[in-house]
Amino acid sequence: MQARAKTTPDPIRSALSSENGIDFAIIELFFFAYRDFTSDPDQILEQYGFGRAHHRVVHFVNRRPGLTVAELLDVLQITKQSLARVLKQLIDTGYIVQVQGLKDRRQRELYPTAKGRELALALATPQSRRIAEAIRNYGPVEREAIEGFLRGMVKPELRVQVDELPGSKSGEGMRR
Amino acid sequence: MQARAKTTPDPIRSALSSENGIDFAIIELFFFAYRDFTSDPDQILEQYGFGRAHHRVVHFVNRRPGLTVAELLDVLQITKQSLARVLKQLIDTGYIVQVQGLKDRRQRELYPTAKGRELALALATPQSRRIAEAIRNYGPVEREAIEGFLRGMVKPELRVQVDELPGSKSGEGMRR
DNA sequence: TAATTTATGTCAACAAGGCTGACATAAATT
DNA sequence: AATTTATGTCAGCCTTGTTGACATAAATTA
Repeated sequence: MQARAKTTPDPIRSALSSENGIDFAIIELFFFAYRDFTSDPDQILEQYGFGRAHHRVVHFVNRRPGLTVAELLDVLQITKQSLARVLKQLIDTGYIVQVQGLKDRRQRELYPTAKGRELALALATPQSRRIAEAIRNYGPVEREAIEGFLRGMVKPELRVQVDELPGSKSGEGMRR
Repeated sequence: MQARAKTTPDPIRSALSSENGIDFAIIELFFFAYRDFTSDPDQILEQYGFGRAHHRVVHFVNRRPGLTVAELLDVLQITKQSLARVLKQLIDTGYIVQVQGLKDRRQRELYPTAKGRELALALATPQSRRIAEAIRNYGPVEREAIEGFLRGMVKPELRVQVDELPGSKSGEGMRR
């Protein structure tokens, strides 16, 4: 048997399977699902010359008008430099406005404009449509399970972020 | 009433809600869930000096050993230039090997090495753990609904990609 | 009241990873 | 033999995220 050059390691020909107790089914479904979930708004964003970072900002500012820069940073878990670039573009182009805080004049409360609201809806519509289609054959019990699963996927210490959004079940997040 | 300078549009102070028929509950849960789902492997990847793109490549090469470059491009829906950079790193560092195709000598079949397999498992383990925790209180019926939902989120024309993976229900994807 | 802390903003540089276009070689197909 | 295909390479650009540093105004604390 010919000795193999040691610089080229052996190929493994067997497929990695769930035998190791890994839930590849859901891992992969989740990956593909999210990929396609984001592809809908991506195409719309492109028309505006924006990207996902813009979408996230527009989304959360619409869902929580008046949230401060710091709050947005916390929700998005990004740095202020990252945010600043995108936020500036959205402000300069009229999708978001900043209002100095009344209680704390250092703060900048962020609000959507009418066109900002329009954009948020335009981006959310195909997403919602895809979801509706995906749960079309399920009832309230299954819906509950799906939401519970997704909620369970969120780090416990960050679940408050979900609760702080309006209409959320666990917080009725009107904490402003 | 004081006329407002036209250069600053009006802030909308009301929160965007589900009244427009948009399913913000699942939209947001999905965003946060995926964010945290990827954060586990991200930390491991960092130790290897790799990123998400590497993870995806290692993952699918392990799940479908022998898949060609073109097949991987199709699964990942990225350009060959994008893939080339990451693939080269994984090959150069010994996680993946290329084998010239027997039937078509132009092709390059991609296989994991032992360390490539190890890496794939290391990355999938915390993901699987998070999933297990999120579905802990659910039974087979709910699990079915969750998988069905995720599957339904995938573009119909791309669902074959899920089916082509080993252990998948709808395809028993051993099509190599 | 002064010192310290905090909210926001800016500058700068770098990284990861995705894209487009162009070109090349070897192998397969027509 | 001509054409097409699989892969690979070069190059440049873009988006979005990071780090570090510094600044100003406002709030809080000593």
